[in-house]
Amino acid sequence: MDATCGELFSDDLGWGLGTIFRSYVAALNETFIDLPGGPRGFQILSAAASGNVSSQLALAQHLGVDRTVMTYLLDDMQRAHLIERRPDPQDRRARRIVATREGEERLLTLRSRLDDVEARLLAPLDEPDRESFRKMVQLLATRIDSLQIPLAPCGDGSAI
Amino acid sequence: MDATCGELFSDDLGWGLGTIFRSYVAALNETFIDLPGGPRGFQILSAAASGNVSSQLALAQHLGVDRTVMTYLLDDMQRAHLIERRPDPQDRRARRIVATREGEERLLTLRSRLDDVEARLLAPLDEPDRESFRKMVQLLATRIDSLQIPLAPCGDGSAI
DNA sequence: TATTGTTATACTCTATAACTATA
DNA sequence: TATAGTTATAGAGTATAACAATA
Repeated sequence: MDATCGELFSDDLGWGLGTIFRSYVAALNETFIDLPGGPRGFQILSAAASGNVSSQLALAQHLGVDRTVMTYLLDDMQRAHLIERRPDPQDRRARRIVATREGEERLLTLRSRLDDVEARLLAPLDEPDRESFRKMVQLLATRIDSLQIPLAPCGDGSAI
Repeated sequence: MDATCGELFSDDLGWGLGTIFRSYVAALNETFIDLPGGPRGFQILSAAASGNVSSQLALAQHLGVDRTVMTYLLDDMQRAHLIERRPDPQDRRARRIVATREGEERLLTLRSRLDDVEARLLAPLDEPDRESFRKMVQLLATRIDSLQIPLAPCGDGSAI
């Protein structure tokens, strides 16, 4: 007998987001299996290539990881000659993170692999909906990101 | 100096999904702080109350957790008198998971708290977009869930 | 005194393996 | 022989604390 769950709680936004996110991450783990740090390695490399990473801490917060974890991730990526740490002349405590030439070249093929994964993820939607979905995700994420404290009501200064 | 990241890679779907998901989970962890298992405890309770949980394994797969983890979660929820394990008469290896009376009552208040969190999450969208977003999330999650192997191309039988 | 980055340590979460009982 | 569930163990991932360098 097939022990299907039938209709359990598929109308739950949390279940939907969780299912999408888990599958997306699992697919990215396969796709970026040869990259130090996996999917997070890609995000780090992408950010480094943009030339806008003023410090490890800022990057860590943007990615939602601890600064100590960022140290380990950057160690691995530096060993793989994908990124470099450069002391910020304005603040010699901080390290600017930049992509090496090799890192930038690597990024090109990684991006095309990412495009494939995202195309498969969004395949059930028609083209206009795909664009709407991306727009909505960006809007929601940007608003949340700018709040720092996730989903906290205004005036609530408590940490997570 | 404010070490802002400016525009790093906010056009990345992965970053958007990750940011939304992390914030959503963090908010749910606060909201369900007093519930065994936190957000997953809620999902288990919600499924149990639906009366459609034919086995612990089916529930575990639906939630994307290992069956051993499900054992621990159910232990905690049973100790809190929220759910019961009932041997399935059709297959005495399996346990049907049902909510107790206390669990069903608890679920009512938990649902209203969840509604508050989701309302805050989706606040940046106008009402029609909120409904569209929910619909798209459900569609994508359902399609992925039915594939079992996340985002695998057709004909690829390899496990994750 | 506060902040960035590093390192060592401890903790949490999850998966693996072995087992019992059912099919 | 294969599957559902449990338990103990091991592993991966993460956070905590202490430190040096700089602001």
